Amino acid sequence: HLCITRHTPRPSMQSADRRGGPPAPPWERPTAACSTRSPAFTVNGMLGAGGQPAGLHHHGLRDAHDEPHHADHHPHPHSHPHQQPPPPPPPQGAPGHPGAHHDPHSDEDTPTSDDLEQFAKQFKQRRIKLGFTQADVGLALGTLYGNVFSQTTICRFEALQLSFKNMCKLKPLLNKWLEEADSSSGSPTSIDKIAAQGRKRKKRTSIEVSVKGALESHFLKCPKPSAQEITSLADSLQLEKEVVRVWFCNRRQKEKRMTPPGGTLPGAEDVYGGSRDTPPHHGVQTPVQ
DNA sequence: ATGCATGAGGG
DNA sequence: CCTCATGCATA
Repeated sequence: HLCITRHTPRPSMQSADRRGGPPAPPWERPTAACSTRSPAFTVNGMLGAGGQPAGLHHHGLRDAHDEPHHADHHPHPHSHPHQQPPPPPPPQGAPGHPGAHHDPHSDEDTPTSDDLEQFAKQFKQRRIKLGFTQADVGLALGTLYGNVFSQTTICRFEALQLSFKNMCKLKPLLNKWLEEADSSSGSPTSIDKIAAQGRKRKKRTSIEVSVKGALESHFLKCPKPSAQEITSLADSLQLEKEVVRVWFCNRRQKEKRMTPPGGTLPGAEDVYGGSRDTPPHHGVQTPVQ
């Protein structure tokens, strides 16, 4: 029945649609995940992603990230007060491909942070004008390609709350949806959900604000506590160790988003790799004002 | 819009 | 255990 309904409900803003009822297992495990394929050696980039990964997930490299000790200096007329994600990796290397190329507009090749920001904005605006909710888009992507995404992901994309790499990966997909959407080719494709596997999800533990503050403090001092530190910290805060561990993982991820939280104050470059690895990289930069 | 969680992939 | 991409459940 409904595949891509245009928002049946009122023209109001979005709302979380309730999974309506029937015995429809709400979870889907889109067996897809993939990311970069082909073992490229370049830093990262190649997000052509035209092909679809539906099917097996594979993924290629883990982070090979950034880390340019930004050597930026020049009086730059920045448009906005923004920040930087990792360095726009210029891949390009199609062997045997003559150039060709294209407008500096749509997608193709690695976009810059500004490109992404602009795209996200435009995307959101169009989406709303067309009367779609974030959830609608996520579902549509599934029918359009094969990857379904949740409202959460679309929301984070629009808010630039994903990692640079992740943003790049999603942009082409959303861009395509945009084209489809306004060209209104209403041929809804069928979606099939692969049902899920039942796994019990742990109830979300709510951490008290005061406790969160304590965690934040520790994070500033040491973003990567050892297992033992986590254990004792958990003990002192009366939280499960796992909860604390996950909290740190999530906190670190936040730092890597395009729109970082708080802000790394100047002068306080993070000093990761306290005792263990010495990651030659990590890119968090400019403090937010 | 977000907080905590799961899982694949890699050590 | 970590990182990353994602998302259920909530706020």
